[in-house]
Amino acid sequence: MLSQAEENYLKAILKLSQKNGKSVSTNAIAEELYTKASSVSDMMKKLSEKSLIHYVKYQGVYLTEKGKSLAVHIVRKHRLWEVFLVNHLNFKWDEVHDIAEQLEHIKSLELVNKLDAFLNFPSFDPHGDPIPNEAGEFPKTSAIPFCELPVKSRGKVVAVVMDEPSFLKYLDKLNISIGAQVEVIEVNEFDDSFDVKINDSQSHISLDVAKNILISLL
Amino acid sequence: MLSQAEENYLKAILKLSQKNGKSVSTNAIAEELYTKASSVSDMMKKLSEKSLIHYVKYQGVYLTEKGKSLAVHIVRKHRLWEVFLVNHLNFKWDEVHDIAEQLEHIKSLELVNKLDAFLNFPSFDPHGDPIPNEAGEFPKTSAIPFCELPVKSRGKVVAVVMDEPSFLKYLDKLNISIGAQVEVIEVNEFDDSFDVKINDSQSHISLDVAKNILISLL
DNA sequence: ATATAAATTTAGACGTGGCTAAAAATTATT
DNA sequence: AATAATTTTTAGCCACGTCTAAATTTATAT
Repeated sequence: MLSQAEENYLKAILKLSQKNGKSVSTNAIAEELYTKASSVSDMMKKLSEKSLIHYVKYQGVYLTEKGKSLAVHIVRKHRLWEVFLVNHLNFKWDEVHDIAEQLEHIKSLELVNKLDAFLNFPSFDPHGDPIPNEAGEFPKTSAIPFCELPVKSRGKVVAVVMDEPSFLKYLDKLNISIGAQVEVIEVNEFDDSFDVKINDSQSHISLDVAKNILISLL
Repeated sequence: MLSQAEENYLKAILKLSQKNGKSVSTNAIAEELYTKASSVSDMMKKLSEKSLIHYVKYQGVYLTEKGKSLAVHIVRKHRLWEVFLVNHLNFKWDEVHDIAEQLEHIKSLELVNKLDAFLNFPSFDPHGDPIPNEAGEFPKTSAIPFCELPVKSRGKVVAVVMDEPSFLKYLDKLNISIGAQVEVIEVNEFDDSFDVKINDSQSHISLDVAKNILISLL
């Protein structure tokens, strides 16, 4: 049985290895978990002994099949609970992260699968992030960052990359939500900002914002 | 912020003081939590420093107002989650205890109250146990143990006292559920058992079972 | 009332998961 | 290739929550 700390480390390693390359550095994990590199080193030994990661001193780590499967299952739980919180308990999409961080550690396979069924086997969470199924498979999506959407082509918002509440609230203000129709009207080279259309009304977003919104072409 | 261990101690003290007298002994707590008296002593010091219990060495403990309020809130969470698990996720009443033991430690006032609203502010959990409201007040009920139901008077099952899965499954076998109509036909003095009617069909239960079923007179 | 039994507390230990400071290995720089 | 800078690990410490064994207090019985 894994402790919450161990689970959080696995999740962090999965997240970092999905973003960057396969091998994850001690420092990167420490930063992700707001802890110290020395603490990470200690934990790497333990996870390695449990065959959840491959660990070579000074060379970074990556998940074993077993470790990856466990990490994916934690992500699954996190995202399913987020769907529950937003769709059934009327939380806003910027309010659910911390609660889901707690709920993801509840241990009961039965519970996860019954929750999944109750929610109608959703494929994406309220932020558009893919929810792995019971077998650990992610739904596949073809999405590009908003900032790479060609001028004049239309797209649909399918996901956001960050889930910081402040960013999500800002998107609310801009009327940008999952499913919104968007189009780039013009790129402003001098400050890397975009003139855009959100659901037919004109707006303006910065590169930083555009980078964190995923679009599917229409 | 309380740890899960601290919360479990508060809950145990509340439970024991509701059952027996006000002051709860170290040994009783140890037994309730399947731990050792020495561990309890250590924890009593800590809870006492936090003003959650009144503690005089060798004299037992009882909850302060603050401690009681926290303990009641944990019970509230536990029972609300049980309602969710049974009514919405289709768990059986004998399957929910261990999961609710985990869920009761999720920290978010907002979550509890939204869950409460989602469930329509239930007054009793699937075992018939009263659910305190947000203010910590329990719904009042007048129920008596089945074994004290006078012969020939009819009653309705409103709660069970134990929630061990084996006991609950046995009740399922006997067709005894919350709301069932019951009547004592005859008391068998020699083995303290009862000939009873459950929803109009005749049955037979032991004193041990009868003690753990609460009845409201019709 | 005093000896014995039972309950409770203290002392000292352990595992987990965190920290700081120092040492060691790796990577970058000149 | 040698030195400097960075990254990572080790060593030693701390708080939490648990335990066993020993000491202490309270309750019980003769």
